[in-house]
Amino acid sequence: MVTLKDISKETGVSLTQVSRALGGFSDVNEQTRERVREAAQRLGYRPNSIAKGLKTGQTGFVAMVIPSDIDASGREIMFDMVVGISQAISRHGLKFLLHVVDSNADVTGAFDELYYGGGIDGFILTELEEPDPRVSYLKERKIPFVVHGQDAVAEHFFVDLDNFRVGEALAGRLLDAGHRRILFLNGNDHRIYSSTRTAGARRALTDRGIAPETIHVSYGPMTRARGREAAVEWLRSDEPPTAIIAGNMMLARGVYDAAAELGLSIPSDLSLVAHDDVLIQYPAEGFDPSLCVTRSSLSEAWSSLATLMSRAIAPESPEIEHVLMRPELVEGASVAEPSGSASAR
Amino acid sequence: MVTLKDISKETGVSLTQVSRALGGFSDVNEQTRERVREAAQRLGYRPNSIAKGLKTGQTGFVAMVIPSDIDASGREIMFDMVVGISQAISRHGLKFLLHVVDSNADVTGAFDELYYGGGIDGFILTELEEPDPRVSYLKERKIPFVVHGQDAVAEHFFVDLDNFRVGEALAGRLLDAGHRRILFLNGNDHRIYSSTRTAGARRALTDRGIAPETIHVSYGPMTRARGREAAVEWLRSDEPPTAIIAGNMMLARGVYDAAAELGLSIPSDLSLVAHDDVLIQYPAEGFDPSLCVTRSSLSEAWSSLATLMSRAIAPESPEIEHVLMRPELVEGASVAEPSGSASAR
DNA sequence: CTGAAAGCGCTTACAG
DNA sequence: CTGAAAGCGCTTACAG
Repeated sequence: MVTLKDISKETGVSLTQVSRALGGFSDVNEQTRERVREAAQRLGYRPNSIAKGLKTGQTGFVAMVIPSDIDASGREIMFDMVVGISQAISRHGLKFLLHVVDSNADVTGAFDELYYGGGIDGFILTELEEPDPRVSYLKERKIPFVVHGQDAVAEHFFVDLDNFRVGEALAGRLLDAGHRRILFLNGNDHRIYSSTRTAGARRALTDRGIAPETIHVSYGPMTRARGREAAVEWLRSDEPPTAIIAGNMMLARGVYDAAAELGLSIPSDLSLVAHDDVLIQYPAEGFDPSLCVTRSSLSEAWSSLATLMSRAIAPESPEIEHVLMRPELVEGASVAEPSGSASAR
Repeated sequence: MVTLKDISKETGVSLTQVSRALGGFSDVNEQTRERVREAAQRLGYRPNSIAKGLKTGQTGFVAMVIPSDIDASGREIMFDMVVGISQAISRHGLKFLLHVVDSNADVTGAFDELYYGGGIDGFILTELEEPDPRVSYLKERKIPFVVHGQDAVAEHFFVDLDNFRVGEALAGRLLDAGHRRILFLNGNDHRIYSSTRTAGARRALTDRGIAPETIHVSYGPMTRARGREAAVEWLRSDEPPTAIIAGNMMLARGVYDAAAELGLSIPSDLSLVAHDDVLIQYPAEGFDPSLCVTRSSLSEAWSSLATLMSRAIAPESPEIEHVLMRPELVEGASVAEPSGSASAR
């Protein structure tokens, strides 16, 4: 293992100057810096982040703590999250650590252990609930953390999709096309983003002076299976919806399945809009007819998350920052006017 | 942050003795040790593993490096692996780090960075290919690593299921029931475990003096969808199999789907055996009729992996160890004699 | 059984 | 622009 001392010996430059030369400090003679750099390169020097961590209190490790007992639908999305976050974190020169605990109850204990004893600089929280005990725990102890998602107070670093706008835009798109019986396949009801999207959809209604019952909101897991089942159930009811809002691309897939099953064609018999997180496995391109969506890339969200994280762990307890990502409305061929008694209730 | 120095001041015991008392060394007066322990507890002391790491060269961090471009079927299993491994590692007092790189090519670079500069003690490798460049890379540099799975040479720490026995036992079970037209739904053909299982099945044949064509091996992803499709295809062919071997529970599910679709009943029309990794999402209990399986818990494999890892990173470059897990044959109601011309070719 | 001392590899005031 | 020195929190010979 090559150390600064080795480079110092090799070049005859003092340890102090070697450190400063490599650290990019301005008060080093350019010639000295070059000699040091060359030697570092030649010897294959790699800075020891452990030693640096001991001295500065910053190791560059950030962690995410998850319980092992996540349900099946959570698992599917969780891996994508982990991969996306890990990549984004690496690109910011930090290192990402995934730590699994046996149950939800052990999460806060793991925070303590990793932060005070494990050289972890800060934590990433996702899938926030309200109220979330993790948030208050970390806040009390002034342990740096960044959240994907938000809660009502949100006095902390967070990145989130503007879910209100998502609900508003998707509902608005259908209402403006003339639909007055709409089914909204939303996420689980204890998730904050679900209620925020519902609120956005409600706003679209009140802005247009349309009755609240126009949109029926159904909460549940955002899977293809549920999309199909819920769509079939409602489309077979006495007053079937003329349009559906799907919370993500998996639900939208399920709705296409249901339409095929019931012999309904999109958009003439049924209009559909959805939100697209731009996940590789569920590309928007796969839909025929093309799907009208609000779009916001999750991987961009991870990138923002990493940026905020590097700010959050800065030594001089920094100003809290937020990023609210605005979805883009992308037109598609999946929306038409309601057939028949279109504009009627 | 509470340090040994604080405890030393609090108790009047020297720093050296405080360290030794907490470290569990025998040459410390029991009374002294108690006083130190009590103070540590009271002050909320947490050993700083960064400092310890700098001194001893051991941080207790072990890492797994994965490329971000894993395919869909790989993702599904990968998350379970990560969770299982992470848990097992934690239970051994080590800390697990998942590091994602953009492509396969970056994996070895990440090894260097994490080992020489990042305070990582060792690596976990899974999903081995043959030959696997990661193995030679780590071996050359004498970087500690432990493998789940094995290759032909295997001059390194590894844990693996005895896949030869799996193939042998499953094929043997069906052959002994009288089946002579067997379809083996195996894993991807570039995986070592797939070919090892095939070899085991071949051995079952030769041991009984039965012709090799008796078992047809089909390679592919081990998903429910493929299980269904492949089973339907073969069951509809001119000479349909009277029994099927499924490489895992997902494939077995698919075969049950296929049987239901074709109106075949298990075991009277079709016998089925499978290998069960004891994954929570794919429980063996869900099958009706109950499934005859070879069983070996993956979580036990992770536990062994963690044990080996703690040995592999020991300072005095230790003896290489292997664990080959023996599957258990669990009977079920999914196997019967072939109907009609049972014992004929 | 105990404690003073050196040192892991780095950073950073401080004094030239 | 440069270098000697202290110190981050721990471990571990070494000498009592």
